[in-house]
Amino acid sequence: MKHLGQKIRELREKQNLLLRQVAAHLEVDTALMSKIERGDRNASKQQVIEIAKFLKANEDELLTLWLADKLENVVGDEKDLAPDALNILKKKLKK
Amino acid sequence: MKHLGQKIRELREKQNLLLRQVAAHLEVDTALMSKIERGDRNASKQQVIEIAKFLKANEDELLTLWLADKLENVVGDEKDLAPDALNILKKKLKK
DNA sequence: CTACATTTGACAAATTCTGACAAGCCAACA
DNA sequence: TGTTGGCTTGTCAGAATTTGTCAAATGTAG
Repeated sequence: MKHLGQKIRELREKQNLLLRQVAAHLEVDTALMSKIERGDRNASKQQVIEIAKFLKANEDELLTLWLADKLENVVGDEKDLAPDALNILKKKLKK
Repeated sequence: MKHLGQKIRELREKQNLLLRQVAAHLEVDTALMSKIERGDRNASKQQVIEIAKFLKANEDELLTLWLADKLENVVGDEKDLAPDALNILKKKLKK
């Protein structure tokens, strides 16, 4: 399963855009954009929204990947506990 | 659905223990313990383990609630995106 | 070799987290 | 009513983490 950065990179390369160009639109350093695509850093929500706009991608799809990445970070090492915890959370969300 | 703090409070009250006593075992301020039970603050993993020991509770059960709480914090407002994000994560964890 | 895109590591600034302390609230009861 | 005891709340300083930048390194096509 892809993380957000991989998805962004795909979209960017399909459109023959440079990291630098996307970074410019977000008004951040190219280095940061590189880290985001490689999954070294999380983007902020606002950055994801801007990226979606610039790459003409579905905003909700990218935001969902963005949220999944953040959740994955929280799970961290606790892969044993995670499935149950996820189910608990899922139930909570239904209400 | 209960959060970790509520579960802890239940266990503690069933055994007629005071906040102060649990806090002493963790070597933290009673105020902090109060916040943990009320869900104002997250406990650390180590604290949860100590609490489970002291209250003779199932460690994994408490840790699962602890992880669920942390995941819920990350979801925050994004309740619309959360179900899809949760599914993505669930798939990732299978591998 | 040069030029250009990307990656990496180190860093300061900003932000968030942690636990303590002190004051406050409330119920039980002398 | 006043006091005691348990819990709660607000605030704060220090610790830890996150954020974005810069400079240097790496990779790569011509």
